[in-house]
Amino acid sequence: MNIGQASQASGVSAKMIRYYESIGLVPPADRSNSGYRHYGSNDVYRLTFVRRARELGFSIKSIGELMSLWVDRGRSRAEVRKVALRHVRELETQAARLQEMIATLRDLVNCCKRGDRPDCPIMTELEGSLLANQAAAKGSARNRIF
Amino acid sequence: MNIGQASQASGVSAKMIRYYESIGLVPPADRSNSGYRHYGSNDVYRLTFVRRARELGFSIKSIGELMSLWVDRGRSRAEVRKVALRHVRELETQAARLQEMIATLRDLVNCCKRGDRPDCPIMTELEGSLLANQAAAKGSARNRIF
DNA sequence: CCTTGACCTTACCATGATGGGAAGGTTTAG
DNA sequence: CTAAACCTTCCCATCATGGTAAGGTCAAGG
Repeated sequence: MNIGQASQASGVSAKMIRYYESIGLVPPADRSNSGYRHYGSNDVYRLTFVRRARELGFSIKSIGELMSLWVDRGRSRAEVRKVALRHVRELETQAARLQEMIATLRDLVNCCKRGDRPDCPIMTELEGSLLANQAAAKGSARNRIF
Repeated sequence: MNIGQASQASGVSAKMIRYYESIGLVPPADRSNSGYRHYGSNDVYRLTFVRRARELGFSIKSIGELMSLWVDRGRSRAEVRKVALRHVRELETQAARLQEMIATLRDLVNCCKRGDRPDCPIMTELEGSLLANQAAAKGSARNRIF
């Protein structure tokens, strides 16, 4: 199986397969005489595992940890659980932060909607500054983005 | 006020202040004869706004939109609200995805904990593949990360 | 046998937002 | 006058991914 087929089968782009190999996340693929990479079903399993773990938000480093734990059968279960739990905690922190941002923004937007203020409270703290310096900004920055 | 003071006052690192200027998110600062950047309280307000918006998860591009809307007073309120609402929706999508990942991972971890399976279900789909190819991986990748 | 198109290879560049550091100029306090 | 603390620009690194270019290979059809 060439890299294209392996990519389709695993759902990992060919680009990423080569990248994962280059950083040592997956072992180097066998090569044909002409240098084409060859993959078997084991390789596809592994790539699929990597993809799923990425979809679950594991960093490549964590996935590497999981896969090397796998090698060492004796320690694996408890340690795998440890890595997974650590990741769950990270995700939960992230989720809490997100919820906080959403709540704050919702408040601001509702304030803005009710119209009980002359200026949009989302912007209030900028008042006076942008207008004052607007002229200076015209075309003078090196790489404008808008 | 030099960049160091402006950094402290706004909570934006000096590095980032220069970066924001280079991409045109904030107008170029006045310079002293020797080339030092000078900041006033308006600049500090603006930088503080940028920092808060970043803390709320706005991308720099969105912050740019918000700030350029600000210039055009007539349109601002409705459009600012639109940008903010769009961002809220993005955050909510992200949060939902996060919750899904957390739930999936929690299931796997609980499975693993109960011990009602010989192998850790987190890893089951890798079974057979890593062990088979482990030998090939030894020291052959260009830049190993673990 | 040759061409064509689909595939593969490596190598380089880009993203977004940030940090790090080097090499050199400036300012301020002692 | 000197030392420390500050500033400047420039380059490099991160993380995971995509793009592109220049060139090699393979299979099918004329």
